Amino acid sequence: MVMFPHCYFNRCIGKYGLLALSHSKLKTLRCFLFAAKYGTGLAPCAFTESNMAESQDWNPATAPFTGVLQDEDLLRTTHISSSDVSSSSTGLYVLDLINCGSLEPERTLYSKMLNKCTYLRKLKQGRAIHAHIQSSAFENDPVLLNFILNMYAKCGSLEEAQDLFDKMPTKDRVSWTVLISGYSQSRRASEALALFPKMLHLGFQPNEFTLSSLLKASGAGPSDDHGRQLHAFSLKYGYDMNVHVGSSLLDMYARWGHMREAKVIFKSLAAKNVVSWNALIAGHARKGEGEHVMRLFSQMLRQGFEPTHFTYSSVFTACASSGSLEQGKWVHAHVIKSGGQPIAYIGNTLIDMYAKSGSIKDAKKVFQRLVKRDIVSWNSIISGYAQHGLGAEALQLFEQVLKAKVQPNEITFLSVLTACSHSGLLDEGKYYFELMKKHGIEPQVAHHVTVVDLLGRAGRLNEANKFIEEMPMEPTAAVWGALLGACRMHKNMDLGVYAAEKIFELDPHDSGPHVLLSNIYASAGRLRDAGNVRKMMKESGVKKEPACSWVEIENEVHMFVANDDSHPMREEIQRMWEKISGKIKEIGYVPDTSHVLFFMDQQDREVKLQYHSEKLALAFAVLKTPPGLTIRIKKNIRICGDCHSAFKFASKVLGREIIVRDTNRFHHFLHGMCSCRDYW
DNA sequence: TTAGGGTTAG
Repeated sequence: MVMFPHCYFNRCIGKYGLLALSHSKLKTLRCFLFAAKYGTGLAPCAFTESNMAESQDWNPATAPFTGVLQDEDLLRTTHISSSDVSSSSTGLYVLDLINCGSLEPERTLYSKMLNKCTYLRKLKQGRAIHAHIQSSAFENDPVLLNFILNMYAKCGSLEEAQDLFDKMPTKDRVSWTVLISGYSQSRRASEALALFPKMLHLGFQPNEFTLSSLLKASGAGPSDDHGRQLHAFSLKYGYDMNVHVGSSLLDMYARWGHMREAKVIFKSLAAKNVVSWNALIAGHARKGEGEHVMRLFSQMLRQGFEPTHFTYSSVFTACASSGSLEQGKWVHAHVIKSGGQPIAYIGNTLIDMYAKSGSIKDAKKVFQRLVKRDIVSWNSIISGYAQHGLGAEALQLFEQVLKAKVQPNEITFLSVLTACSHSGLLDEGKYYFELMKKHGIEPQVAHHVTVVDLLGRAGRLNEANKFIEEMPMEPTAAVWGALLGACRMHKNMDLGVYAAEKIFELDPHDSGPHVLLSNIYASAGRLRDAGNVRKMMKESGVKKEPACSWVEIENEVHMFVANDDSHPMREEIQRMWEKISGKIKEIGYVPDTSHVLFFMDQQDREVKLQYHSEKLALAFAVLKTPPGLTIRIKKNIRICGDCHSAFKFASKVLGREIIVRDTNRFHHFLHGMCSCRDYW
């Protein structure tokens, strides 16, 4: 019933502009769309009648249509409403042609339209095409049914997909695979995995497509036998050498945190591609293994693989986690030089990388230049400001979120509350805690932790305790930990002991609260109780995490451990610290030994203090960098009170900015002051 | 016809 002439001709037809028809069905479809485009007043096409004539030898790869017709154009064919459709036979959209009965679509046309809907996630139009097919000769066509199934599954309507699947008169391996991948991609892993034994039972063998989807689902959960069975299955049938299955396998192990196995699979892959690299790099990035990530990134470049935005995201995440500003900048420059990657895809990770590496200025710059901001962009920059103690700026940005009519989420509010907490904005914190409920977001445990922290720091210890008692959920160790920290700060022994006991019940193996409690006792002069806590730690095998600091010099990260004698430059480092120490004592620094184990004598305590890892890192950085340069140090626990005081004086004596990132926040030391205003 | 990789908090 095709009414198109099977010949070539190009014409100008009234308001529809240039119209070309040809014998190729696909081409005909495109030509009609081209006409439709003119008819609806969309941007005119950028070619003329003359180059249209040249297109008689039309090649899809070089056709002048390329770049003119967008996916959206093809989708227009799926609008069934007649309101914007001319009755002129030349101007009808393809689907209207179908509607009029003047065009009997072939299977290919239906499948192409379904695929477009799938690609563009246009569920409504997909349903319309489904309805068409139901009243056509292809109602029970198994291949078309798979296309429809795929459309529902990828558009996220798993209920419609499952319903169609259940009713399909004939299912094949592709039908099973499509449904499995639908569940897997919608993060409904258990439903995806549950289909596997069923399909096997009915005699359908999975192929490489099925296995990739199943492995993805498996990687979403905890390490288990099902995933290993899938691995065995892939090996048995030789699918492990397929690059998709292989990459999914290594990704599964990487998500489980089993990097050794992931690496073995990666190495065994004969045909690696960029996805294989990305999966491995992402695995190391998730574990915070920055050095591994940088090494792999360089390797992939050397081997001629072009990084994608997935790669860059992982690399920036790794730089953020290790706080490697120089490396992060180097990779950023690489992105710009390579020119291929739109910054929009990696902008959020860039903001986070700069904020976490201590350069909030660069984070702000990237944020301001983002063409498209989503809630993750806002959260990243707000959280950045919060961590740097720039509470007022963070709150200003949050107001902009509301003004821009972007819907804040639970992370936005957590960042806002953290900003209040780190800047001592008590009333504002209370206000935003209530506001989040008005936005329909129920505060989770983490939000409660932040409020306890906020109240506790402000010295409102009883109020904080009451707040915990009234929590709608069971308080976790973190909630009591926030109270305990505040008790240490405000020297409230009774409440501190109470909070510590709660923590020991919930999380007996964490060393942090033990140390805090022991220090609370010690500062109250109750040395025997303090000793008992230490004894308890020893007996129950609770170990204090060794304190480490890192400093990045010329693209290389150097690690320092307290009282470490093994460093090749230890003597120079120690001499340098003694020099700094002497100078800062001259302008008022007094070592505060209350931060060192109480059972040492005063002199020992002072010696111990001198070799705290952050002091060693600072001395090393002073030795290795030119005067005036900002020094950035990262620490794995919170900076101690004595180092905090010493660094304030040191920033004055050295005439440099010193930025310390501890587990809680950033401290910018400059001209003898710290950005946290001693409030941390 | 069907498949695999990234980002914000604590």
